[in-house]
Amino acid sequence: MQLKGSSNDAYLAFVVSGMYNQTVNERIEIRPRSMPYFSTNKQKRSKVLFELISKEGRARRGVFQCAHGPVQTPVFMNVGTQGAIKGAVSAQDLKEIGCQIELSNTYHLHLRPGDKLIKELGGLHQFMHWDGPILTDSGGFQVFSLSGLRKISEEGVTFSSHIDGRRIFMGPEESMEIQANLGSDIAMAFDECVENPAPYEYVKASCQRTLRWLERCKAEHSRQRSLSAAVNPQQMIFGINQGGIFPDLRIWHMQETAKIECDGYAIGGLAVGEETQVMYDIIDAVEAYMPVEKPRYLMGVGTPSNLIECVARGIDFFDCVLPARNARHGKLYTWSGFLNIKNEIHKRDPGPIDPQCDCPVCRQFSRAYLRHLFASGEMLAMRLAVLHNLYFFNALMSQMRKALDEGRFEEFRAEYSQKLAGRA
RNA sequence: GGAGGAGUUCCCGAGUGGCCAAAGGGGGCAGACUGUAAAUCUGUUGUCGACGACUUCGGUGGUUCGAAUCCACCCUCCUCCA
Repeated sequence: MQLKGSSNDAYLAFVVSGMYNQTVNERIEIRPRSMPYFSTNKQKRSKVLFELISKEGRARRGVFQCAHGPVQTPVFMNVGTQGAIKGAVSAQDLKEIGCQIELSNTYHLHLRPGDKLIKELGGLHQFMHWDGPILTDSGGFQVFSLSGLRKISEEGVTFSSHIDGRRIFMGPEESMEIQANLGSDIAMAFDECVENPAPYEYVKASCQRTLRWLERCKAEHSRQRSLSAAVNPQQMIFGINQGGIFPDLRIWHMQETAKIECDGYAIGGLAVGEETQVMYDIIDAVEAYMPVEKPRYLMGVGTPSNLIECVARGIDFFDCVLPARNARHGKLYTWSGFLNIKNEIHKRDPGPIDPQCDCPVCRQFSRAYLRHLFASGEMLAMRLAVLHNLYFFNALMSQMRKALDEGRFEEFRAEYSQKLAGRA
């Protein structure tokens, strides 16, 4: 197991070796509920949850304790919406590509196979055979992405299922109950991810409603956690900041959200159409109002240079479908930019995707072979491409953590922020 | 040897006198994608000194103001009969 700059991720190697030693018959929770990772004592717990190890400028290096293990931050969460990373990547593969924490989706898993079924089968960890931390998104993004299929009210959102058209209702309570059934380590509050641009008055009213929803989420979250049948009694909850591209709304909403005690706080509703600089400006505005002692999660972001720029702005958690989706479409990331492996230029190239990459794909396969697999429509093409891209994103974060540990993050940022935005 | 059918741009295949550089599909080439309704979507695919010009629909010649489309001959392929 080789992780670029993995000296600070020794625990990963440990987890991976444990994973390899597992046999099919041992398909059980690796960390039983009876052996919590941290103390359940409430006071003690709130202190140890997020440890800020160091800072460089606004960039933060930390460790976040989840029920299924620690997460070294800043971190990129690998997205497996329906309990699987698209592109035929299993939880076992995630270990090999350096994934620390996986993200799945409330709305999608509720629709299929159903959260109650997953609870019946022992929770999402057991279901997908992933023993590391899981964050579940609340369905708030689907309020945005399925805009043609839903109706919002104070109570919640009525969706027309994108699968069969049947009407389903999801409000704060429903979302929290589903996430409790899934048993994720981190549950996200149910919010409305507002499109950009949207009228000021609409965004304001939406933010006020999202605040009311957060109160309801908190209440239901506590209730679910205390149930004797709770899948994960240590599940945490993150609140979400909204406010479109209006700094004053963003700041006001962040201040109000921070008043509601959560285990972490997220910035949502960005990278949904606005200019990149606008996104950075919003983060600059909001960051100052985010509790220092809690992890910050920038939802749905982003490109490699976005990640570097946002770590520089004090963000700890990220997630994005981009590396996986782009991989499936042939766009691969390298330490000198990106390339489209389907392009003719790679037709007879015997070299790896990226000579600087230690991933299993770069160690074994040529660009020419990858291009051939894409041209032939082989599913191995997607699998290898996704493995590479996710490895790259995880390695990028690992490199940033290393740079932070060594006090040379700004140096790293100067070298790579622009470089990674360009073509290989 | 006789009878019938067919040859269209990289491939398959529409088109049977002007609105045809020629539908559609495939393939090729390129682009997009940011809490995943995405193995999706978009553009492009004769040449050039490019809002125009030139060359193209098996070949040659002809009819016509005008031909991928009509006529003659030739070439190639397919089917059936000897």
